[in-house]
Amino acid sequence: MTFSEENYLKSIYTLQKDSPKGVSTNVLSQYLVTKPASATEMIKKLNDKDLVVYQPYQGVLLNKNGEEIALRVIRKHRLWETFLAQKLDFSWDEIHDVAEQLEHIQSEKLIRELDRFLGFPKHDPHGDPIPDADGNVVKMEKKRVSQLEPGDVGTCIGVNDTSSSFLQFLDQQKIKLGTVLEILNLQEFDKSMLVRIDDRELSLSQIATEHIYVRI
Amino acid sequence: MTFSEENYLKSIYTLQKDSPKGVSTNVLSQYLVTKPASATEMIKKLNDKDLVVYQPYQGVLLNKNGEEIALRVIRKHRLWETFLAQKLDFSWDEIHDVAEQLEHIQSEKLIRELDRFLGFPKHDPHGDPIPDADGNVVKMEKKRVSQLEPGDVGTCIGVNDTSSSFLQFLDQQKIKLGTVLEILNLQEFDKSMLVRIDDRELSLSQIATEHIYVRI
DNA sequence: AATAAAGTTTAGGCAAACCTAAAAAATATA
DNA sequence: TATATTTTTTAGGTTTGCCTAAACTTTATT
Repeated sequence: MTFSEENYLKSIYTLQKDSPKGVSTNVLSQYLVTKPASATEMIKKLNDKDLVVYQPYQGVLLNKNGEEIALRVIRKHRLWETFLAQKLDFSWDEIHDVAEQLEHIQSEKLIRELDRFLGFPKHDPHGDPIPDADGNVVKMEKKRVSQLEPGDVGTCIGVNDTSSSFLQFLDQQKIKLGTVLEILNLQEFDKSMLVRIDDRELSLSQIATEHIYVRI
Repeated sequence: MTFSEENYLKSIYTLQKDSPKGVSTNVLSQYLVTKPASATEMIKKLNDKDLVVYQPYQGVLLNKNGEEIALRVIRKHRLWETFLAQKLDFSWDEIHDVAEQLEHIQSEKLIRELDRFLGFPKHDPHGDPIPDADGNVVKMEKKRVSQLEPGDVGTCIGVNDTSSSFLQFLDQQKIKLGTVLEILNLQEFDKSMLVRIDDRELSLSQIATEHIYVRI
């Protein structure tokens, strides 16, 4: 299993949630910042290795084998993210790129011990569930704030945008992991929302509400 | 700087201590488990990048630039080894292969924070000094037991052979990091040594004395 | 349904890092 | 010193993963 094959499998895993009929070559290559021709090539290789289901022109999906590998990579990625945030004081926006490299280190023992060292965490710093050693993933009730309705209450478990301007905004508004939000109302004309956090009320734009994830 | 280039620079750094006039293509390729032709190719590439001093047929040495990079890689390698041993309970023989992978992760911040997290260690679990962020290495009075003379006393700081049979032998003899050895005598005919450890005396074969490092 | 547009695949290349086999240089031996 | 041996380099090939451009499918539009 090469570095690149792992990246493709992981990407397909992520993308197939939004395209259950098949991840298109175009979408996949954009996601990985390569060209469609490169994606086709790799898809064919993964197909030959019996890791994906692929019909030319019809997109690609992981099969059982491919999903197993993808989940192992994702497990490593999320454990490393947790390590970086928890032990090395990395902030949300610095975590991803480094975990992207660390996830490819090959060592069963390393990941087992890292898991133990971190206290068998269930979620990474973005709130995403960490698959266990057997590839079981806890499904999470994860929603965007924009999907909530007035009266709903959610706990912030992650974000979708890691631009530093957005992270700075969150900092200013004192929104972090674990922050509890109550939806007070929705403005129809611009889809902005009035929310209560602790004892203050503030208005979040549609863009903001789409980038914040909560557990309800 | 590719993965492979880093490995060559690191290897040259290590080997040039024993071949100060130039590391031969043969030695280098053996050390890296490749073929001489591959080594020549890479040496030429490193030469073009102004990282080594190279005259065809005369071996290769690092120049200032090459040494700087080699030391950065070695710093990472040794910090990761320390992490694995100290935090994840890896044993001596399990450390190397994983650190060999981890040393290539690119992130200034990662290595700075890891250093801090580990408490700015000066030596790795094998007793080798960890270069600081500026590439300064503390020279160590590191000797093989075989280089000592009767009457000398040394503290075990590492080993040279990571085969599990050797590590098991050390375990049985209760020799570990920090163990104090006093040389009682040297048998001329087979170069074995009688040493005192705490209150017991034991005989170490030449092979054993060449594989144990001490600080005197 | 015919055509235009968009998406996908194929064909042919390129760079990195490895390889084998042959040629060339350096070193050792007779 | 001449020859044999060893070491090193060169030449040409392979694999992986990427690329562009052209050909081919599928989907959308008229």
